[in-house]
Amino acid sequence: MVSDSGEWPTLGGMVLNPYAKGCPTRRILDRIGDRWTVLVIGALGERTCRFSELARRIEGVSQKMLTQTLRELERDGLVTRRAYPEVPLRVEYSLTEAGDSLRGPLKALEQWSITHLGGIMEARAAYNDRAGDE
Amino acid sequence: MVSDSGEWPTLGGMVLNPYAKGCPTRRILDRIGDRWTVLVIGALGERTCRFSELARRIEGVSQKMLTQTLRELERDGLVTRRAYPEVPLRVEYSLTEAGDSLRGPLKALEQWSITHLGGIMEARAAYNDRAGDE
DNA sequence: CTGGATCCAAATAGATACTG
DNA sequence: CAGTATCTATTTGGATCCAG
Repeated sequence: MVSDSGEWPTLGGMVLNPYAKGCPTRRILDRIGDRWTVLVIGALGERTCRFSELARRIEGVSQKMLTQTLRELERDGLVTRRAYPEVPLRVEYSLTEAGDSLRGPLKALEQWSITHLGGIMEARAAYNDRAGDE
Repeated sequence: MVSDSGEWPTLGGMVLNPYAKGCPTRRILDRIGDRWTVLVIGALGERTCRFSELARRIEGVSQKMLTQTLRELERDGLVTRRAYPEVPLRVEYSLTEAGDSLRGPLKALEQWSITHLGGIMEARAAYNDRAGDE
């Protein structure tokens, strides 16, 4: 692909070539690529969670980032937000069908990371050694 | 997982729990998640490319970002750099075996994006409409 | 408890100029 | 051609304070 001229999938006449500048698939990939989305999807994949539970489970996420990530996922139809007007307030998040369908690909990526982590760390060490030489 | 207490894969005694703060798999995922890595891997997956060819094919990437992405991939052992001391200089990049093994998972993600793009764009429109209401 | 709003520090990306 | 170096604009993220 890339420049195999014109064999890209289309959506309503629009060509979806990720290598092209304004392509919507790029924005999707960008979104997936942020630090927290993957972890939120992973956590919600196990079960519905309320806000504070997510914050606890995903170590290091700030309230701001968690809120922001959840809003974006909600906006994209990957996560459902349900608020219970109790006191104190309770809000539960869960994956939509589309959100759930993303788990497989993400899991594959996570699996890849785990499998190749050792090799990557060795490669880095070797690279740094070489840099030290010259 | 997440907090299913202790069923994470390990590497040399180190527990690989992506939800934990300092976990190496997080850094790997972070790297993969940047804007250009996915596109560079995709482009090199087709065939070996020289620098300028990559720059042309990946629309919108600056020279700086392309260089930086390639260095990181090289450092991690996912891409091989081969320089031919000609004039003008020629440098060719290709995927290593590890780099090639990443194509599958990334392709799955790209496929997911294409499949769900329509739904996501509808969800966004609906979300914005709702925001307009209240 | 769940988040919105704000301020500020830090990381990141683009543009530009220059080199082997 | 294939970068490096530098400067700046933009984005991002964390901390904090406040409110339903």
